[in-house]
Amino acid sequence: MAERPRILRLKDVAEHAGVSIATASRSLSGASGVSETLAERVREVARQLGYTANPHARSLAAGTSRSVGLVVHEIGDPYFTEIASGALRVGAREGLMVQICHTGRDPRQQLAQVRTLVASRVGAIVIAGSGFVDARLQVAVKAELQAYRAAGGRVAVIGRHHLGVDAVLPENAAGGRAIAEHVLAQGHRRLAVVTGSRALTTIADRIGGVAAAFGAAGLDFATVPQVEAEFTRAGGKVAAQTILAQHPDVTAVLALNDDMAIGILSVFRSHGIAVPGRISVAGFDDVAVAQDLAPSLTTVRLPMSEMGALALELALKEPSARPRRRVIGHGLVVRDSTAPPPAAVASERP
Amino acid sequence: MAERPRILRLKDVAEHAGVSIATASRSLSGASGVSETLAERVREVARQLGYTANPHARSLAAGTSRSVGLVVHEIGDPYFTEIASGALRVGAREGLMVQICHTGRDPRQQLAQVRTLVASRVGAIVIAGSGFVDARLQVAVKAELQAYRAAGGRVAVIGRHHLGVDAVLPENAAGGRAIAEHVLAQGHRRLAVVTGSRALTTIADRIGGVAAAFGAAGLDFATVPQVEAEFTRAGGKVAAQTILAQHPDVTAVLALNDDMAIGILSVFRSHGIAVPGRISVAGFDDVAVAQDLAPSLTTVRLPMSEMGALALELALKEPSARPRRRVIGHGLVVRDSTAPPPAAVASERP
DNA sequence: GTGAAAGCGCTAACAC
DNA sequence: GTGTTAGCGCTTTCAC
Repeated sequence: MAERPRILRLKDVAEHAGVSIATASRSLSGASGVSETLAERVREVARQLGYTANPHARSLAAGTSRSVGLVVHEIGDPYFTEIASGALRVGAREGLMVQICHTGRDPRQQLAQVRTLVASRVGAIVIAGSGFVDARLQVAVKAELQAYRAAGGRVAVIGRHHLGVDAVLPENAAGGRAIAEHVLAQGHRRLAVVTGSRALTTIADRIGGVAAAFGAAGLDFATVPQVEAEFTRAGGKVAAQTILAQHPDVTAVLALNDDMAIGILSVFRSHGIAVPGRISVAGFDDVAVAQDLAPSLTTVRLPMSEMGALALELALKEPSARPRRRVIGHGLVVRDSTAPPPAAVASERP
Repeated sequence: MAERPRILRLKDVAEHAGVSIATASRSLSGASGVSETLAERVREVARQLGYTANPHARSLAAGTSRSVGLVVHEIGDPYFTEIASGALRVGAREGLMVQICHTGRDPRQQLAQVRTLVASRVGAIVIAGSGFVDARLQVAVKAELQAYRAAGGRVAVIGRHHLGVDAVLPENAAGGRAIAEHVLAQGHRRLAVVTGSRALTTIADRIGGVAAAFGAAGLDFATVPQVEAEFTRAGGKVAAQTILAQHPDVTAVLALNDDMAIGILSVFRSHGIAVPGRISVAGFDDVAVAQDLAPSLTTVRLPMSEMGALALELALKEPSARPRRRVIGHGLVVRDSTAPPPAAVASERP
């Protein structure tokens, strides 16, 4: 009768190698206190057997795990996909498992995810999703993270949060200003800004940058229509329809992320609206496809992958007395989707 | 002196609620055997305290965890991103944590990831990455999964593997045939096929379908140039350069995934080559951006998100005596990137 | 340098 | 219904 196969335990390896389970443990975890020859023999046995340690038992016993948490708003969003790939790269390099959690931009979900991560004793937590403008939305998360850090956990965030931890700070405001100055310099005066929820610091900062450009140019930003929708391609499509219906005379649309810009381009194309002939469109982030669209997208470049990598590296470093800040420069990438507005006569209402 | 904050344990909750730790455990895990009033009181205490159970301890004790594993080749690849989003949706619905692992299309990595997942006693494993044509590359994985299943684990795969488990099977061959028939019907006779590694069943099947279309049309597929590169946008760009250099007279390019097609379109655009005016380009998968490109991409639609959801659902079901198979239909999506070839005179070599 | 044994925080028999 | 207790598989003192 065939033996019911079972998942190997450290004990099995120890027995096969003829050593105690303590020695086996030390050999496999690379701890000192075992002669190198013995350790290598044990490792060879483990390899032969195809043994992999149970990470749960391991982290229960050790009180810490070889994994880190990455909290994003939306995995399908290319912004987060690229951040995740950077973090994953660092994780792989350090032999860490990266547990990706998503919140759907819901503060309650964020708290739940952070709690799960804390409870599972991950070695570090990187919060990649934007912070919320209203600090009160994150008090619970902040408390949770403080306890976690007090217990030895490490935390880093990407973007402006009210969390008092190491942060990777993309130049959202400066980028917003740069893209707005670009279209303003091209002569556009009737713009629309397409945004996601203003409750997020990322979006608030980008809007602030756009407003600053208007102020610097002596223009009144208050007159610029702001269309808010989901911060996704689908949201961009909805916003484009709104603009067409309510602000048909705009000559440039500033979308606060590339995903929305892609949705806007799509709607404009299906309506036969020439970009940039009749309306210019700009994005933000410079996701990979931005350069492959037609027209290719003028946008603000943020090195997402490096941001993800840097955030995890910060989190893995020894904690410092005061929170570290790493400002990430932006780059204006002018492509084909923006151009000077059509001559005044061309923009008459029908 | 401030008490050093510590992470809460079940014992803390039990003490606060004035019950035994067993009762607390039962209350929180929703097990029967506790009066509803008491259970609710315990839950309320846990909520007040902000307690979250340590999943490691939980799965070590229970021998199974509330998490499942998803093995993909590449997270940055939109094909897998969409599959993951489907699986994540099901996971969230079932209260499961989805651990995403990536292999970079390396069979050794795949084995390592599966081992980690097995060792951590995930409740189910979904292998979303394509299988390998050479069954020997997966014997180790197969053995690992058999032991896992014998120990009660559940497995499902997406695509053709040699693993003998429940499978979600996209119609890769039929899709390849459909897209090839489409361009053939448009009158194209000088085609090129752009592929990723033929060691993958997904790619081999798609090529097989294309070959079948040629056979059915009485044409010789052996004369069609096949350009192999990385199965990514960057690979597509490389392939496009190759085609331009070595097969300048082709009138249609069949890329075996959309990501490559996007890279090809990008190179053609920068070379001023009209699509579909001079060369038609088709993709495969119908990723979200395919419709937003210009020209919008003719492709074969596969419902990736549903495939991911379905695969996890299969894995979560009670095991059946023989492997289940769920064939996923494809759809030909004709958009703007394909059209009849230019008149013969227009395709003369320079 | 190696082994024995005490937990890590929880679940699941098993008693009451 | 509720409490007691023996592990789950591992790491880590502590002896030897």
